[in-house]
Amino acid sequence: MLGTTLKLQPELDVEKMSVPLLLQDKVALVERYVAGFPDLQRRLLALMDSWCQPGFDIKDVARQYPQVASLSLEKLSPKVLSRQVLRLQEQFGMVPALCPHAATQQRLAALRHLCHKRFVEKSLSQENWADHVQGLVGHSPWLQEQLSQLLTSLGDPGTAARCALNLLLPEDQLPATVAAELSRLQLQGRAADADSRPNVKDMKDQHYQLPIPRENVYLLASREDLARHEGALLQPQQVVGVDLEWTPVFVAGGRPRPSLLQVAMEGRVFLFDILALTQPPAGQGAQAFSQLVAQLLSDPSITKLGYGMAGDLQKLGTSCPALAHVEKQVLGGMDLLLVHRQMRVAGMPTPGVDRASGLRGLSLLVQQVLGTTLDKTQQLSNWDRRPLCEEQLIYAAADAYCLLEVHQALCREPARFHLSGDLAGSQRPRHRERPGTQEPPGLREASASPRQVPVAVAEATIPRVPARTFRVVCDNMLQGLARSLRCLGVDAHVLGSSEDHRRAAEVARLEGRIILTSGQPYHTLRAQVGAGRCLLVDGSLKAQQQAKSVLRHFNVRVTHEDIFSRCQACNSDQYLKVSRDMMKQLMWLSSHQEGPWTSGDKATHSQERQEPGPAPEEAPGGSTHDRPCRWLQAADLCAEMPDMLANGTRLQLARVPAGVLRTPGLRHFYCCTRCGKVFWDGSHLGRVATHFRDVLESAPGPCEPSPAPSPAGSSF
DNA sequence: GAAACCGGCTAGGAAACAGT
DNA sequence: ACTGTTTCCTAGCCGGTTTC
Repeated sequence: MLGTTLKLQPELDVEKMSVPLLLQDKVALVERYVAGFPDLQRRLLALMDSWCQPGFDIKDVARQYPQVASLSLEKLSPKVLSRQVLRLQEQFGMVPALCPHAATQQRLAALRHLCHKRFVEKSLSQENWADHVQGLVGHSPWLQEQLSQLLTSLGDPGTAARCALNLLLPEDQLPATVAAELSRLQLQGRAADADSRPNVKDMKDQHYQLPIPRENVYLLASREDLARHEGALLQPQQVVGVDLEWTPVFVAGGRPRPSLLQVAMEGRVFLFDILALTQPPAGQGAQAFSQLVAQLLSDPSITKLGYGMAGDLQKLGTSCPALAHVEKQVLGGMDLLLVHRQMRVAGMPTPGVDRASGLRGLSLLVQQVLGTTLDKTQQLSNWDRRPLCEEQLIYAAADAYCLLEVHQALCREPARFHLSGDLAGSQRPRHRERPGTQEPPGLREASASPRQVPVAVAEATIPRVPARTFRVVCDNMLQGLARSLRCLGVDAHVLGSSEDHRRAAEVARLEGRIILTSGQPYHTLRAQVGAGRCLLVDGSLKAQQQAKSVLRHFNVRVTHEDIFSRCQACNSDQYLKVSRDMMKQLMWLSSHQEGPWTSGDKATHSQERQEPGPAPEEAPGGSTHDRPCRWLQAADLCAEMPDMLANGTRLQLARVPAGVLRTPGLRHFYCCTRCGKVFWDGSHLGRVATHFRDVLESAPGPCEPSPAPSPAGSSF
């Protein structure tokens, strides 16, 4: 910081200054340090790129800086580091050749991703996969070797051999089993990927089928084509489905450009070949195309249906400057993505049809509304290829046409999908409800009814579980849920932000916990621990609503004694009870301590500390809750520090407002033995009891909520 | 009237999710 | 894999209220 302020950078060694900061994940600081010094930027990039070399171990660097505390080496994995390097390369305006290793690492990450899509998700056809992979691997021997290993680890030797043959991978880099299989294939002369797509026709029949004849799908690639169909396209009062296709780019910085614009209307689909129509960019074809599209989008009498339409239209501007910001000129647009969200908020009751089915986005909507799924195997295909293959044309037409059919179904039976008759009203963006405002009825219903198991069924078939014995592990996105559950006495472990989701399965197995997740890994986790041990939590709900859902789902019994029986901050259920007088002493001592206690002080105070407060059975009836705790004893405190427990935990005395000590009727405090947080019976107790009233009422405990919470703000 | 506290608001980071 | 958007969570700020 000092070097940056005094502009001493040219005098200092950029490596020695940057490396400790990089090891602590303080890239932003390093960026500021080299800002305005192109030579230093170049050297920094070269250094970081060298860390992306195959086989490089960042721990070797860390060992040279033993004085650096709080290392963040996980942020310096080749994948993360290469992303940073390429970002900086673009930001500094340096040539890509300066970062060869980072670029290679990025290509390897893309290869892994594509192999996952092809061999694990199976959502990518062999041709499309090979198309992308060929472009990524190029002639790099190292990437060819990595690909060979990936293929061997993900598929059987036969599949790996066929891919190696099609991609012309060098035989000497293949594992022995794959090489043997390859030789066998070559001998048999069966290079074709015969069984890579088994029963293609049968698979396709299960998917949404374009319900119009093939000849009603028109490819428009010239000005004449546009003129021929302009009348039909601009027919007033009609409803059209709009979609866009572009070729995905798997390397950072590559701006994808749209290739095909689909407009579907009753009985036919028009496919605009954007590549052909916008060549040359200022030509008559481009002008006619942009005029027609602008006219279509800005006509309020034509309803334009899309799914995430704004994003699609934004991209149009990159191919056709005349259509830049066209998304702001749309009149009569209806985004079914927003309608879909409204359906989710209202709690689509259809069992088994939600994210748990593995579908998402438009595919999920089509499944929920039309009962069939969209075939997405052409989604990541090469849309820049000309001519487009038949499968691509059918896929593109179906993707736009299904919007029309979904819209018709929703208009026909809005109530079936928990929508009002006014679909346009359903697509208003959802605002965060302010505390105290009434929740919409749909939201209340959603929160009261768990998504996967109806309440009545759950209560009838699942035995009641006391909150204190219910143990869960939450993913990092559900921190709010974990805090709410701890509030109610549930043992809730939260994964760290850097921990992999697989850790959840490990914790669940070792500690007998239920997994709560809001993310994609739900399917993997459920497969690992079993369906009944893993719950997909609706991330769109607020934490307290999520908590109620979980409790109802697992039929958890919460009593008033459970409230705050566990520390919200650290999940510990071990408290030390401290009398008000003792707390006064501790706070006084902690605010007056200047280093270790003197021997005189120690003698005086240790005498005072011999009286830890009344024994539990002597406790006056001021406390409303009987928490699992014991009275603070002298032995619990550290001899040298008045605010430290013998186990090394520092009590958070500074966070206790002085006024609380004078609150009438407040006689005890509770200190968490793990994190040192101090709690007392205050207004928060009443608030929580109120928030979870409906959950508590379903399981009344022997103890009623505090009738008169203390007026001062409090930690409980 | 000053200080402390509380609750609402907001910006920013992180993660999920939508598209290809 | 990427980009762009949305959402949640947290920290910090600010104004109103409470306490002394």
